[in-house]
Amino acid sequence: MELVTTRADSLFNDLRQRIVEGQIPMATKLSEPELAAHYEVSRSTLRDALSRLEGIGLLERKANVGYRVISLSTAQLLEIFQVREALEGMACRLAASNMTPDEIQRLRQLLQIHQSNSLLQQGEAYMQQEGDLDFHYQIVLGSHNQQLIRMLTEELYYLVRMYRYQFGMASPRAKRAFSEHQHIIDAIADGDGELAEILMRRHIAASRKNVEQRIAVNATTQEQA
Amino acid sequence: MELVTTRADSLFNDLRQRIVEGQIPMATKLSEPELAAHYEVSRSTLRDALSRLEGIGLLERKANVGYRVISLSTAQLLEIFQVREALEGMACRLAASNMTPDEIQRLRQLLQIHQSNSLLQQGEAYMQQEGDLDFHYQIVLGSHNQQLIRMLTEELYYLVRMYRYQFGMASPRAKRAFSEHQHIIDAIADGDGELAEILMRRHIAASRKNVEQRIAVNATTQEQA
DNA sequence: AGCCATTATTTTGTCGACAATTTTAATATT
DNA sequence: AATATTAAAATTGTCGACAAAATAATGGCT
Repeated sequence: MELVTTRADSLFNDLRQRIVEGQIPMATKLSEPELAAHYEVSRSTLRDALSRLEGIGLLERKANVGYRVISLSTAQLLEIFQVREALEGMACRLAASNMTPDEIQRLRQLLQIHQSNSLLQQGEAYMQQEGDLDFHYQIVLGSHNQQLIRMLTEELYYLVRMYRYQFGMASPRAKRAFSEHQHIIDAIADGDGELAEILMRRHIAASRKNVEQRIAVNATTQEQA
Repeated sequence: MELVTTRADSLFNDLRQRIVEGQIPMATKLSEPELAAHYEVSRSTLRDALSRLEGIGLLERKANVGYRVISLSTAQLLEIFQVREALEGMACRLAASNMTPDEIQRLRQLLQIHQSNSLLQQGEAYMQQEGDLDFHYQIVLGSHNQQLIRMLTEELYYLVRMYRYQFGMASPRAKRAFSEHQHIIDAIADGDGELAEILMRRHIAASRKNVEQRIAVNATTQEQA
């Protein structure tokens, strides 16, 4: 993607990964002197990286207090699903108009790979999750809408991955998801943007409801404990 | 909104306004030494502000080269309309479920003020434009979805305002827009999220088509010149 | 003259230090 | 013992300076 050149760049990438993967837990207050010492860079360089992490929504900043890793509640996870439903629905509609035959071809291949992979390594829910995001990623790119692409791939998807890593919501809907993906591709290939959007919105809404249910169950069992 | 405290904060706010209003033209390369001297701050403070401006999408940065004001083409303006259609459509749907009676009341008052204002100062297209954005702004807040609110009010709306200032696309649809706004409020008040979303999407799509047409006309007249 | 290589100059990236603010600790008071 | 006040420590905000990189200028060559 973007070539890493400066110290701040690689720091940005490294911290981003550590935050997404939860090695730096949510809501952690970041100490600039401590982090700078750990990475053996000056505070200027560190702060450059930190402000960029704030820009993509992974950090919050309070004047005269400092940076803190965001802390996502389950309520906010559901909010993210609603945003995704809107944005990816539109992306799908646009993809039906704008994807090249070549892009559609590659999308089909991607789905086949995921399918065969999931048959082999059943239970590897993690792989399925990343694959799922790949699929969505390709459609978003296929929208050819730079604003849309930026919002999703450079901001929202980091939050999504952060959730998946830290809450480990492995979907039990894998099989159904594949079938839904298939139908979405077909609609895109037909150039039927309206249908493609509807199918994508349903697909994401179904995931949201699934998570919603799981949260409700969790809350219940925790009450009993 | 957020209280200004640090030098970098006020710099951020001032530069943001100057960029949005076009006092610093699109695509301008920013010289850090020059800007720092002009504002009488150190480069550290300036860079803090600049990186935040990058975060909200008003500046672009290239490693070892520096910051540059973004440059929006008319094609990208249309892209923004598509994103708004998706996001504000969803915001409207959510607003129908989540707005309090108080918020709906204030929204109605807002529309009345705009209507009487526009009757008095006809031709003041600029006022209408800002009023229009206010209306949309209130609905977005009414969604009570923090992610959605952030994306629109802290990022996309700056681009929208930047366009309006610099391209001065005064809408000739003012009268129709008022009527559309009225219907949207009614749907929200009825708690009919599905209808509210459809109406908002049509409303924004109509604006987009309007701009699209104008661009086509402009292109034609320029060919003739 | 036009183009390429080399040198100067400017600009960005990075560093360490001090000032202003916040947070923590200690002390006094009820 | 708990709270309020004050003092100490640590943290963030800001500054100026140097190093590395990119841009501009100079000079040599065909």
